[in-house]
Amino acid sequence: MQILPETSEAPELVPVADVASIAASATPAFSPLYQQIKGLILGSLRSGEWKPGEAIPSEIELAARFKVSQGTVRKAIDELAAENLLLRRQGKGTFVATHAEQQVQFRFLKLVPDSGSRGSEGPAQRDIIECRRARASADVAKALAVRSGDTVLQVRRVLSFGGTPVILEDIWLPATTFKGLTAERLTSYKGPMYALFETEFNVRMVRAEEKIRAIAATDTHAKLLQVALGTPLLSVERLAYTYQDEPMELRRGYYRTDTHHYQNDMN
Amino acid sequence: MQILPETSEAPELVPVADVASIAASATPAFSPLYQQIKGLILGSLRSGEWKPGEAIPSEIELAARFKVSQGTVRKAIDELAAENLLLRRQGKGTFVATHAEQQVQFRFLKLVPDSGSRGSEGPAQRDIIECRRARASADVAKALAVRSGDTVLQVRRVLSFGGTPVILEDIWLPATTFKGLTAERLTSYKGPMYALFETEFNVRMVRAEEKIRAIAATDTHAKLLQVALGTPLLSVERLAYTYQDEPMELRRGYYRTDTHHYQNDMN
DNA sequence: CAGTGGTCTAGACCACTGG
DNA sequence: CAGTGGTCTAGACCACTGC
Repeated sequence: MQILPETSEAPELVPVADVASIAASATPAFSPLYQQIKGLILGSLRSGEWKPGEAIPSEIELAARFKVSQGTVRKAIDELAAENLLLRRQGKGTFVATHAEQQVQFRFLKLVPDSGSRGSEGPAQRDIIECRRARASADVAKALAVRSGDTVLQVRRVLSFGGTPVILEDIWLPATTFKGLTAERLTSYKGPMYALFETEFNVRMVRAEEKIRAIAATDTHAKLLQVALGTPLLSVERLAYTYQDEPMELRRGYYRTDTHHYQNDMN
Repeated sequence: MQILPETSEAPELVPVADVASIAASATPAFSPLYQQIKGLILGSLRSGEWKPGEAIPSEIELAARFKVSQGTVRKAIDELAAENLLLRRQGKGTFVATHAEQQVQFRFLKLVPDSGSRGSEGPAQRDIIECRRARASADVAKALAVRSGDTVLQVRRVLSFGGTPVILEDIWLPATTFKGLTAERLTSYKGPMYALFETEFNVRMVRAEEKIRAIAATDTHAKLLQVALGTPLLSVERLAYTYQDEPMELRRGYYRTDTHHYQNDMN
């Protein structure tokens, strides 16, 4: 036995694979040590032990805490960094990723101006049209994994660039998690909405799926986006997830694509 | 000095960073060994030393060839595998990725049926409308990095699912690289077009950028996709690159989104 | 069984950051 | 200068594949 370093919890890590377990099961479900470490780090992220923007303990500290080598911790962190959950900065440390950083600002907004990159047009003007409590319809409830009829917050906003409205968004959030969110708060907050979610509601969006279609502008679209009825628009339905594949936001966006386009880079 | 193993070229690999180089330049442009190894492997892929679908030498062999440790080769291969250029298979070896495999079949086609996953609708029917030689217009030439007026191959085809036309595509290819491509060859080939490019023209598509807009169907769109004039369609302009960021294909797709949608997953 | 990639370790040294 | 992440090595052992 050894003397335990500082905090003394370390739930018996074993490279799950011995004769017994292999004999017992057809699929031994072998899990490498670094995957278990990754799970433990994920747990700490999820529980809020380390908050977005903060530094996590150094590799050496984590290696001591989990009683594995630095290389094993390193591989776990490598994967979490590749998934954009952590951010490594040489010489400084490893940090919990946040939507408040300039670099990762538009990770989920793929609409860019046709000429020039983002920012060439100045910051977006954001107008909250409404923010109200409502009952989840069947499809909204299904997407958010809540019961049909449960209370949800519904936000409608318009984003404009250079004075021209380009994006209309309807956003649905589970009311229990986002209790206290108001139009005023949304309006006064400077910075990405997902950054506000992190600081005010302890919700970090980690992953998103988008389904894109072409539709014709309805009366509502036409009025709010200042286009003719029937104008083709991009319909972008986004489902955003927090840690643990938990759906936390449904967002239906309607994009004008006369001066902007949806940019998707595939590697 | 050591005795060289088998083939005896290994162009002096050095972890570029000594006192002299640091003193000489403000940006020493330090390049880790594994990055140099990665570059050498990339060179062999590009030159065709190992072809799509083939196995590359084992990590131990490569380590001997480059006179570095297995771990260093491993890190280089890891990155190439992450970029989908190589495919690791435990117990078997490391293989050059190919568009002919089932797993990576639809890496660049993000249109999926609204309900059910891909394949639930059976294979696509592919009709080549035309395949002809033409002069590159200004925008096509710019995209493909050829001179305006250079000869390009232009292909138009329609993809149908369950008898319904869903995708209309116009494709432009530099004629010099794709000499001999005909409508007959495209029609007779079973499998992804990019797989044909690999086997017949030694061109492997590695990366692609797509710009997506919503447009109204023109006469041509309406006729070929069997929709009403003015129907909103997804316009998908794809620029596909081979190794070394060389643009090799421009593709303008027009997607019906009444039964399908463009699916984009962001991690 | 040999050969492949995958994991884990321990240690040395380098590059970068900030006090 | 100390502390962080980043690179590189050498060696041991494990899991998977196919003969």
